[in-house]
Amino acid sequence: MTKTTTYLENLNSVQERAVRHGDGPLLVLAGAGSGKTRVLTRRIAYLIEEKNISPRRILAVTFTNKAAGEMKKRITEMLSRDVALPWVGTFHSMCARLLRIEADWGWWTRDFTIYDMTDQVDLVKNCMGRLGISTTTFTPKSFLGEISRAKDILLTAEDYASRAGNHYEQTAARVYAEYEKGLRENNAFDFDDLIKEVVQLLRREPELGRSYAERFLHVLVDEYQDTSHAQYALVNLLSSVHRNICVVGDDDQSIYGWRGADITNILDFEKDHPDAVTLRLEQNYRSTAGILAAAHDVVSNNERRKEKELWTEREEGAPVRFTRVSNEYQEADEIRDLVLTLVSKRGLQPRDFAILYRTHAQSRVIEDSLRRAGIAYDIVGGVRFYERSEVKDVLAYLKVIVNPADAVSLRRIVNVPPRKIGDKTIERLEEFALDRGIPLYEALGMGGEVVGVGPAARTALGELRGMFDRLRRKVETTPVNILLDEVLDGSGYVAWLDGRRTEDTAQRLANVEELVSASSEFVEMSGEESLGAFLEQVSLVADIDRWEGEANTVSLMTLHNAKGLEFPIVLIPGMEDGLLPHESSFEDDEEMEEERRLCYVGMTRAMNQLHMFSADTRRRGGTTNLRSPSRFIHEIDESHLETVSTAVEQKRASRPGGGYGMRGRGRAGRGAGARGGAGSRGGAGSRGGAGARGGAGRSSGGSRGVFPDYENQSQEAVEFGPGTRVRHPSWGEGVIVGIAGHGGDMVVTVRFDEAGGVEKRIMLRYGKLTPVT
DNA sequence: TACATTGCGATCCGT
DNA sequence: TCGCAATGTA
Repeated sequence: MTKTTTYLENLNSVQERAVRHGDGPLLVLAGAGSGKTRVLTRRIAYLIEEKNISPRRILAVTFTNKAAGEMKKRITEMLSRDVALPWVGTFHSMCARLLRIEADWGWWTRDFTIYDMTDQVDLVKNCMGRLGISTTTFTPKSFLGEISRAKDILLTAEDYASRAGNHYEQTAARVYAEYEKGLRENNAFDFDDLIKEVVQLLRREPELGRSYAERFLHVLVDEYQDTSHAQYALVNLLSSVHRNICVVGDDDQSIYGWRGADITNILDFEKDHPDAVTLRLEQNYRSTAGILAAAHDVVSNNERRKEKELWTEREEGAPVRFTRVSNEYQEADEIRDLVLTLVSKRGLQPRDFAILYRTHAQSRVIEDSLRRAGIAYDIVGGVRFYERSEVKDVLAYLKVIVNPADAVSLRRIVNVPPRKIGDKTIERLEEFALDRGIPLYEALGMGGEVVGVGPAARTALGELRGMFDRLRRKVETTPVNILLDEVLDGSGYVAWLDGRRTEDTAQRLANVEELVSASSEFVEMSGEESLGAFLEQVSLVADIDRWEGEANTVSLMTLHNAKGLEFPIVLIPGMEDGLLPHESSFEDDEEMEEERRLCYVGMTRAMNQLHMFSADTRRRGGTTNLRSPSRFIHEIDESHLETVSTAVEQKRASRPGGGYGMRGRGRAGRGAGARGGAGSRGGAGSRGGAGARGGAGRSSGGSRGVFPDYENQSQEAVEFGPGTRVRHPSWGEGVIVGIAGHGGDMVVTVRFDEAGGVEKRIMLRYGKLTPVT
């Protein structure tokens, strides 16, 4: 029984009690860095090994897919025999799975599509059009917010309508009803629906609900402080028979109120479950005593919290360092200098640093500064890869193949590339489909019967329909990556993209190629070849899921994305009133408390050093605003804080501009060239992965670039240009023949001799190219 | 139907 | 400052 010691090993007494807790509700209040993930995984292993509970009767819900993956990995390592794994996933992935399994019970089929924000906006716009509601007086986004909030608290369109008071709400109610109708017609769910629909299904079909509740002997929920009301209802439903519900969380780290999370869930757990056992994990294993005390100074100003005080056996450590600078450029330079100094003098690695900010917009200036210094960095989030317009276009083709009812996706690509099917044609076709009560997809082949559709359009429609029918016949038998190639070929999408001579063509092609490799990677990694599975994965990945965290790079991300992570050195720029706390929270005490918790989350990510920065002026949009240091800084006791103020007039040397650096060049290029196409978003990239490599070369036209030297983490950059030999993990060795773009968005064309001389365009930021020395 | 120009609006966090 | 949507024109 060596395994018994494995999962009880190195646990403190409270952790052990949590792991060995028997039956009944359990609330684990787990402070930052108190080992809650460890408790959860050990407990699951304990239940399986010691209590002989079948893994399939355990359900564990995590906040991100990444966390789910890690949990599965750790559980596997702990189990002695080769047993199945419990059901571990996010609320959204779990619900999507359940809805596919139980598709026979509802109006949807197992091939349903999941709509992201862009799709939702498209659909709402369409609904508003149908209802004759102008999109200028009320924006589609505001209605979506309203609908989303309603769904989070399980209000159907009818429920919502019955409560609608003013004109705005009454209009929203009409849109909501139409939107729901649209989702059904399209065989689609939005994110909120995934949860709401499962709750409704399990309530509507009591025997089905009962069978799930019977099945799950144990339900465990991580990050319980960030669950919505709908998720709360779901958890209660699934644990209603055996009542073995174990929730883990920290009310001080509830930061998703704006997304429907209800902190009451965790605050009232003991009220909901009077027989609940509550355990407090208060020993912190992460941060120095000084950092912990400073973080506590801040969060203890909140009214609405369960009092707790973390403690640590660690040393006091360095005080929190607060640096006040004059503007964001100086801030970026301070950050750069700090990294450079600590790397060269203290032997720290780039991977030891995290830069955590309130808003994505802050990353640009910092990126520029790091890139120019040759510091390798990796940015999480921003403009998301799967939301780039060319990627969405290609995905829309795939979605239609799987789910032809998906009119939102169909509409998106019906004339992309242009095939002489104009707005008027589509409008008539939609009307026709609506009249006949048939899906838009069906109508594609019936152009001849639609009045006002000319012969050219009719032929084009027929051909499109023919292509989809052909691809649909192959969908069951063809792996997704092969199918994707056929789509790109058959639709003429790549040819069209390639033929356009706009400035960002190369980048767009590179993104499409990246999608192709993502699909191959998916097939390789998961062993799953179905298109539906790929699309589901793509729909539900979060930015942070794509972050590998293994490359030796400085990590840049929002404070929200940093939840659950830790770094030896944490830097928080933008500690200013208006930014953190964000100005939108000034009027509302609850929101202000959430900002404070967000600050607390950021601070408690730090293991050894915490550096905070504020700028006296910051440019936002076109105007420069005066800023003062965050009120949260003032809440930190002086004994834990060391304030540094850099002289206002020094160090302005590296402001971008003058054609050096990506901002300057980008502007010049855009002005001279053609207009960026619809949905084009240059600039900061999205993807996790090995991260942004390469910087703008100094010569004009971007004919040269630099690879930061990762291995030696020195600032020595490896320069490259046409003729440089490089290596790619899948294409082998090759030679650079062309360079386009600039900065992190630089795209190089490489001729791969090992792959028979094929030329590929590869984006540097994806980090797959390494110089051959 | 496709493309260019102009003007407006937004910029907080994200499954 | 920028991107995008609504307009106007070939």
